[in-house]
Amino acid sequence: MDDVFKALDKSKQLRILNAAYQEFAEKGYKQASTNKIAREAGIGKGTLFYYFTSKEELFHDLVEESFRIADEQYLSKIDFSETDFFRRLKQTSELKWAVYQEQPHALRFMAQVFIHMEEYELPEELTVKRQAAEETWGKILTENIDFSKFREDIPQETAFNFIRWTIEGYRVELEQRIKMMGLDKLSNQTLEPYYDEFYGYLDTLKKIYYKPGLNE
Amino acid sequence: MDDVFKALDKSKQLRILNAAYQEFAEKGYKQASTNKIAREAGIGKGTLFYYFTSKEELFHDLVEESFRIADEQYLSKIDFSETDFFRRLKQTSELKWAVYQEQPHALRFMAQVFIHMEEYELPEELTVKRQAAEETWGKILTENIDFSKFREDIPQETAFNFIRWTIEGYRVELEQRIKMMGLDKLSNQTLEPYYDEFYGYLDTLKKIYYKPGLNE
DNA sequence: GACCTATTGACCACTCTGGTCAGAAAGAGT
DNA sequence: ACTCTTTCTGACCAGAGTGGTCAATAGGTC
Repeated sequence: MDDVFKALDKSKQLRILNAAYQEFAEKGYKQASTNKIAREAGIGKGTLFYYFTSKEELFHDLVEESFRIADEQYLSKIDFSETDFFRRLKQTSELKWAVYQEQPHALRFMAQVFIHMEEYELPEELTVKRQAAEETWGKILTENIDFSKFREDIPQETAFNFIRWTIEGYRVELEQRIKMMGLDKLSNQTLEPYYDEFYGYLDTLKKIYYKPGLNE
Repeated sequence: MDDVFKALDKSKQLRILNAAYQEFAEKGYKQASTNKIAREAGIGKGTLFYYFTSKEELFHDLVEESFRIADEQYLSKIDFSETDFFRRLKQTSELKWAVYQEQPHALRFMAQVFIHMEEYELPEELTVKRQAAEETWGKILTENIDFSKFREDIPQETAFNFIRWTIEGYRVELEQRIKMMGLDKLSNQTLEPYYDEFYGYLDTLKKIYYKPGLNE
């Protein structure tokens, strides 16, 4: 990432980064088109290569940047002293949402890199960072959680997976619904009803998977 | 679809169809490459265009064929007199699996067509078939199901969605795990443990979402 | 041999790719 | 007004890949 690029308006930087995140997340490294990234970002093709010397460099910068964002805006803000599973889940969802509002495709890009890591032959430095990140991500919903609140007639791991899958399924469906609405800009205003829906689902999950009598 | 093609060895037909299903399902119509389909199917490029006159005709034939398969091998075999939700789920999963073993990518292709239908401008005849199919697919897990078995302190629709999402999450994870193993051929033999795991999960879901005392 | 069908890959015109570069545009300093 | 520097651009390049064609084969049957 050029110093030139870092000296730009923050908003222009974000526009370019997001265009790139989206294209790479959607198509993968090889299929992604620098032409489309430039067009989507609203800059000339030459300008893109003025900021980033090559497609590969752009990609590596995105990897690094997305790791940094995940770290600074998400992982480091998680309150690991919260031992209640569902409050942890709520908290991390809110943090993720905050990231999403600024950089809608950064975390999706990162996930894509995680999954297809082996194809990319990243420089060693990034591979190291990635392994550290992978370890941390596994702990987000387990570290210091009081699992004794879970009902005992269902294996803990099964309950954990079921909750994960349910939330993920809801997330996918929500994404679909929102895409259908075709909004340009997602304000907190328009999404308020979805917060309620989501929190309602969390309560239901708690009722299902916690021991009876723990519903404060 | 040419008569020439239909006269081929069944196994050769399947090889070509599956290669095409996979490519289209993965990349969508425009991004799919006829070159890759031919190479993957192990036939010359000229041969592919000898069987199918154009990329578009190939695609339309696949749509038609996948609808036919879904109908004959799946939808029409569902026993709608089964009113128990979980037995219905088990039965339909087994049917889907049977289809998957012959045509691994046919149903995935069909799902892709469903989602991106509007971009494709299919001939009217296929649009009609598609609407009928969409209606039927919505009924698979609801038609003639005895929902009174579900516990009453959770909204029926919520319970239904949670189960759907859990199953779907498991399916995705299973797919991931199997891809990691990198098997060429999935025999019933190697997958036996997964049946048990799946049926175990179904029992757990029943315990969760049915009224207490209904676990025969 | 002749005849027919099945199969092929070199080839075509065309689009798109990542990347370059001469020069336009915009400031800044005088 | 003039110059110097930095920012920005799209026409342009060679190369790869596209859907589709077709003369040339190979193989079987009479």
